Amino acid sequence: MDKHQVAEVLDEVGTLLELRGENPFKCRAYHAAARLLDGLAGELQPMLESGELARLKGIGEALTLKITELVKTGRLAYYEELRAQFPPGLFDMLGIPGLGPKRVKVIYEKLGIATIGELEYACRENRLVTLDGFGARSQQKVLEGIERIRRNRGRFLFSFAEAESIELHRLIRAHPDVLRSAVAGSVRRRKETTKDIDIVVSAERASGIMEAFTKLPLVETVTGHGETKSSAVLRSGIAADLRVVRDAEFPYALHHLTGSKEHNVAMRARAQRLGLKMNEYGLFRGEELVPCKDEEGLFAALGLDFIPPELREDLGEITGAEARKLPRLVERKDLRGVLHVHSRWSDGIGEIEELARAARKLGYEYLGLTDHSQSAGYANGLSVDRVQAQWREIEAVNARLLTEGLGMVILKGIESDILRDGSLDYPDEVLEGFDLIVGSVHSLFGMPEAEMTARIVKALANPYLTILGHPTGRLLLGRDGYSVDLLRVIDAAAEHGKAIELNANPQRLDLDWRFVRQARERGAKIAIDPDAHTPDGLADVDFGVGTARKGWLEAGDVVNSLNKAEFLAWIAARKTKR
DNA sequence: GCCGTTTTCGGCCCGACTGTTTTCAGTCG
Repeated sequence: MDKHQVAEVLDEVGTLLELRGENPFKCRAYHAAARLLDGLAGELQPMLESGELARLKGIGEALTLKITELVKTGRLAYYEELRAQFPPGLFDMLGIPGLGPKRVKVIYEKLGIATIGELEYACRENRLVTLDGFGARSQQKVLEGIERIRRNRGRFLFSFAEAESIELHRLIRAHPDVLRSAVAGSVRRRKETTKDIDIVVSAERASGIMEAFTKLPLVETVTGHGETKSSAVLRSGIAADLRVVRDAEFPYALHHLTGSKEHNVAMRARAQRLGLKMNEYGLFRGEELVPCKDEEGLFAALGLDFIPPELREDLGEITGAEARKLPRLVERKDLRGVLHVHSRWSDGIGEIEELARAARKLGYEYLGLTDHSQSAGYANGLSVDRVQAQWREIEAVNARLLTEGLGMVILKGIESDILRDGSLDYPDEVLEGFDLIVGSVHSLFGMPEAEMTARIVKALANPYLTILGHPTGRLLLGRDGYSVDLLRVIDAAAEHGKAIELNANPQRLDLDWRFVRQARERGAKIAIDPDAHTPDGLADVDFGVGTARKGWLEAGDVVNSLNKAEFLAWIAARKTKR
């Protein structure tokens, strides 16, 4: 069993213990261990043998034994014993807002309900209200929750949530009582998907702002309405929370509501070690407030460098900030080139020249045009003849741009299918003619992991390939990526000096940021690519930059932060290896 | 279940809101 499978089992053990009503700190220990393993670099087996794993904070004697059992045998007797006590449908029920382990347990034990379907039926039959602690309101909320899960599984793409949060923030900020305000939560942290929007506001009086929020035309239903916190579901279907605090409390509240929860827990534990207490209203020594005028001041008061929101996942950022060793995160303006762009030659809708001018307007110096290769019949992929025709057009456009002194050059690229056996989609003499080759898997997604990994590793070893495109093929909220051993892929990319794509399309954001960080640590370069199919699509790069920052990348880790001359030299260096 | 420069036992982050209750448990972030 690999670490992710082990983590999944431990996480479920934690949840099962919650259902059983065990000591919450014991449950937390399992969840924490699962998270720890998920974020681990390297394999479990050697770390177990060397004792390295047992030395990790949060892994003690009991967990070491259980992890060992899982790695060695692929099973865990303790887990199976627990799982036999509860039907699997209870896990789905935990996804309904308002239902936690305690109430799910009651529903199961008193009514014998074990699936969401049965629960829905029971609500309609008015049976939930018979339980202690449940009433008509709870029953109605459960029904609404089930409906919401059915509608959209309760999560939204970052691109959607960001746009909604900007609009909502604009409306709230316009209220005359608002002093300071910000979008917080997972949107501020630039998570790839998000459940809701969090907005935090400071004001001397909260009531007027609360009232105005709940009456916004954008708001469909108000799900909570307190003195300082209100919740609503917007017409677009996404939920939003508004929190109002006094102005002196704003930095603490902004930090608190930005999260992540795990980051906050670790920060409060740090405060406690320093003899302080931290909550959303302040940082306190005894009764006395430690004044901070902004988030920078708050981090400084805890002996830390400022931690950019993207890094706040409790994955080492606090230790990094303490040691003054956080990376200087890449920004959009660091990027000099835009790669992986489709034109009307395959399945895009822009002319080559139009795309080049749009890219220049966004500040880029070079554009890697990469239409689909000949196997991609579905996307009007380029035959060898059409490749050569396209090269002639690129040369003509480049000549025009040069005369104009526009400072933009188009590179002759291709998005070549990686075929079943790991080879690229043209004979070598054609591949030789490209400046840039993005290799992507577009077929046979169902391959077993070992085969898929070998297929991709072989493509990375091909001297003609420049960049591995969307390395898992996932579609967020749509389809899981194909099975592939990403660490082996990353190592192969590092070994052959190839870049791995961070596909910036908001539905992909593939490579995932957790692995972006692994790539950086293992010495593989990243290319932040829009995979644009229209001139407007070039702007998707912004989403990729957010994900890159979440993966701790600096400009130096990103190949398209090289200027034109440097990038051409990087490409040329790859060619000489042929 | 984990952890320890006060501790090997007794802590473990903290508060708002809801719904159902007469004082609070459960959920959520």
